[in-house]
Amino acid sequence: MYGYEYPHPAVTVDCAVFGLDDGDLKILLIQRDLEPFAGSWALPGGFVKMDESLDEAARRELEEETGVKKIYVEQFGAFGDPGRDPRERVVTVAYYAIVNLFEHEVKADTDARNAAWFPVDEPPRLAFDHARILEAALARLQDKVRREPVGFEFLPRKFSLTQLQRLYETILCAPLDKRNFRKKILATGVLEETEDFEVDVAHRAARLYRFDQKAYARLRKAGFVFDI
Amino acid sequence: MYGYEYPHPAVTVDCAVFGLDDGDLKILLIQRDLEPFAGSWALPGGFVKMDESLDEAARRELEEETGVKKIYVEQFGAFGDPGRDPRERVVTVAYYAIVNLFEHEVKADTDARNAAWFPVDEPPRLAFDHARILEAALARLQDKVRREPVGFEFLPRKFSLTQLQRLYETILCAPLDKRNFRKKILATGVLEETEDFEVDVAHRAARLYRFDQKAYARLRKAGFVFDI
DNA sequence: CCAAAAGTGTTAGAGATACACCCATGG
DNA sequence: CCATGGGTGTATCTCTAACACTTTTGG
Repeated sequence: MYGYEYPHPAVTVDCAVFGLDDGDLKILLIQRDLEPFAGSWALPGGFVKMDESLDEAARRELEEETGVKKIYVEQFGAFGDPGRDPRERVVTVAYYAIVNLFEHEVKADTDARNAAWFPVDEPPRLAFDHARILEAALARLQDKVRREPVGFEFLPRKFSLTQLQRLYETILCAPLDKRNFRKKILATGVLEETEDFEVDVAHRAARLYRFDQKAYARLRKAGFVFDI
Repeated sequence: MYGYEYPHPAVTVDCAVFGLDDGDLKILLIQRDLEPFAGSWALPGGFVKMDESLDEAARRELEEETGVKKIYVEQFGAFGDPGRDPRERVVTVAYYAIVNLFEHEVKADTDARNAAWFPVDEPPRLAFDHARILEAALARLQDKVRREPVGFEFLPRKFSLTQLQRLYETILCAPLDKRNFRKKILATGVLEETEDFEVDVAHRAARLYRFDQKAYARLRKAGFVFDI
């Protein structure tokens, strides 16, 4: 069944890196300097090495191309239509990642390549089938954010409830009721109140909260399902 | 960035084929006749050809190895740890499939290979990392079945509400209340009552229903989300 | 004192859950 | 007439949704 006589496509990973910038959901793109699609924007990614896992490849490429480490990364599928790369058969394994723009700085330029953040809802024309991959990544993110507490990955370790609400509203493209949101999110028990408050704001400072991983792990074991 | 100098692993598809057999959720496995893992059971699958998409490869392999066509198939991820195949680097794209055992006959033997159905909760020892893939497939199926009307794929075109309830109970490993289940599933509006009844049963014959695809498509457009 | 956002409770309605008996059919 | 599963309704409770004003702070 298996053997060296079988076809061997190239295998890449591509990452849809999301970040939240002042109430806008952004996607990180790099501008290609080589053909095909030279000059076009594309999702960061690259070839999987023979001795690394797919997850490792995704993290490595992300770090090489954007300088971010230790961020949330999750695989969401493989794309491999023949012809998606005009040169040869390339199967790509797609990941989405969440970057906290408050604490990580993302390199704007790497390897003589231009990198930039674009609003997810109006990205430039993308190379290969990356538009389709981005669409799938966004759908997956929206699904995930409602069913698991990954939204916190976008925010600084301490954040206000309003920041959190804005985040959900932005990602889900839907307004949420302030009182209901606060009740519901606090009722989950995964937020820990801190003694800190916003600083440098021209109005009453909001209390800051922190995601309580231990509490969440405990609740999960007890069958709790996060759901916003 | 891309080029022929880059590594080219082998790429396969593997399918976790689920079927419902008299209240038991079963998984279709084939017994390998070649090394490595000769004699072990494995998920059906094989190499992706250079000119076919991943989905096409999955359907082709499924048909070649089990004789089933036109069944529900969905990709759920890629597995590519180095060493998962002892001979060379092989990245596999994993699919799960749902087979209706009432209307499809599944070949028990193909290509001199033995095929058989096993209960998902006590499969034999599997080749490669297929145990892990099966686990992921099952988790995905359980998720899917609750949020989209794919359960019907397991059943004949016309089925009783009790059959449907058993299906959910089996897949979700949880008992459901009969009256509440019937209320809820009928309230979705995706079931169409037929004029037919069960036959050859030693008790009152149950009315048969059919999944109404058109109604579901209409409801979906209107924002309805299936949820059991 | 003004602007801006923080913070806070209640009510009505919808949906979920829990629960038990009679009916139809075939053997 | 018995065994088997089919079919049905109601009461309670929980969760969701809708909704507006007062407080705090900085400028």
